[in-house]
Amino acid sequence: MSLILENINKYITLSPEEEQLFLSKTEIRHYKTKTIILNAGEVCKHSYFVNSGLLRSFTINDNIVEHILSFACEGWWIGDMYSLISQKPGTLFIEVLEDAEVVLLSKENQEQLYHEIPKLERFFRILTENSLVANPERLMDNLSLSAEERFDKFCKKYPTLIQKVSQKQIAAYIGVTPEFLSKMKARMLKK
Amino acid sequence: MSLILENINKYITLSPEEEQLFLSKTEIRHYKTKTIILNAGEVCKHSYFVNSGLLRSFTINDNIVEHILSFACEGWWIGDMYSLISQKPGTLFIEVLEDAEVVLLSKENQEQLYHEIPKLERFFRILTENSLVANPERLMDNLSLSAEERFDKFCKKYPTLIQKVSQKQIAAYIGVTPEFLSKMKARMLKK
DNA sequence: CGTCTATTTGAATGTACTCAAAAGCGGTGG
DNA sequence: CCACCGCTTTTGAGTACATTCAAATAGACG
Repeated sequence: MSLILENINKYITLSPEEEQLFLSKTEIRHYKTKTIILNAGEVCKHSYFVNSGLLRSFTINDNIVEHILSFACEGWWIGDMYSLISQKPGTLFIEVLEDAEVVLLSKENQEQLYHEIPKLERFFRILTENSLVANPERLMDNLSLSAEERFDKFCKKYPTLIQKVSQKQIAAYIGVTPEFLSKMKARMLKK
Repeated sequence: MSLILENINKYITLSPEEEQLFLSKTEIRHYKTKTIILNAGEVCKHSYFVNSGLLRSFTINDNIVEHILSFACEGWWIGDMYSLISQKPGTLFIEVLEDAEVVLLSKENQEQLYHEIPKLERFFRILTENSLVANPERLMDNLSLSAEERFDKFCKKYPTLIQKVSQKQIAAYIGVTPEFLSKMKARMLKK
């Protein structure tokens, strides 16, 4: 079965017909590494579900420094929630870090599906709630933990990502410079 | 009309009967300054809507430092979304900073209301989406802005709060020590 | 193989914190 | 009503954490 249906069936149960209807509203695309699939300033029109490969969402500030909001590998959703919900230009870039197969679900199709398969409201509500929970936790971590503790936490929380993601990207996620992360790792090894 | 109905009617339209039904499921309580209405480790059973006064939600880390997730004054909702959704013990404290009148809506009553007045699903979905938008923005601000910029942004975003909230609380919100915020303000005045 | 980017290392700098002490301010009780 | 207590705010000196800039090294990819 497709990965996205497995993902949905963790939370709700779809009949074979509903599964087909759902899939018919999605589109599969293949992207090469370094492709920007959403630019800051654009309106986000899709939710993206990653079948394979690796994506990231990030912002660029006035000093041209990148900060990563989230990574998404196999089985993860990604998008610019603000822009997707409000249909206004967003602030996030979404970029492919590793050749990826992605399932696209447009906002319109998602709304249609809510009418055709009301159960899906429940599924997407749970998704929304999950990120609603994750965000404040990360915010509080950034306020109260040292760089070293944030790095530790990242390693424990996303062991699979450490293998795939470059150190520079991890630095942009935990909020330090790549140079500092390098020194910090060296220091931590000595212990 | 009550403040909470005004708040709801910004997004959806309730009939007088629905309004009465809604209110009948809520409870009004008065709290004195310094009351802790939710402790970390407890399960959050209510959403709180502030009619008057001032509340804050915050965490305490291992070094006994407080970090504020949100303030809530007149017309704002507050709660521990994680705990409320999962019904597991949460990490947030909710405290009264200024004598307050608060409307309590229990999770059970909220669920019941979803069945009795389906429109309310829409209202609470919008509330949820709003915080879903606000959280990543603040996270990215904390990663990419200096303390001075974060303070500036806080002042511009919440002009009414600056009057009411002590400097110590603002420091705990933007993520600096009270001493540093004091020095920073002095420095900023010189310009 | 050469080029481009990521990583490491070092020195100098800056931002924010800690600790300590003094000054200000608000509320409470006598 | 005012004196005192507790808490907030200010100020200063010393320190720690993280950044910047620069240069060398290592890896990845066509």
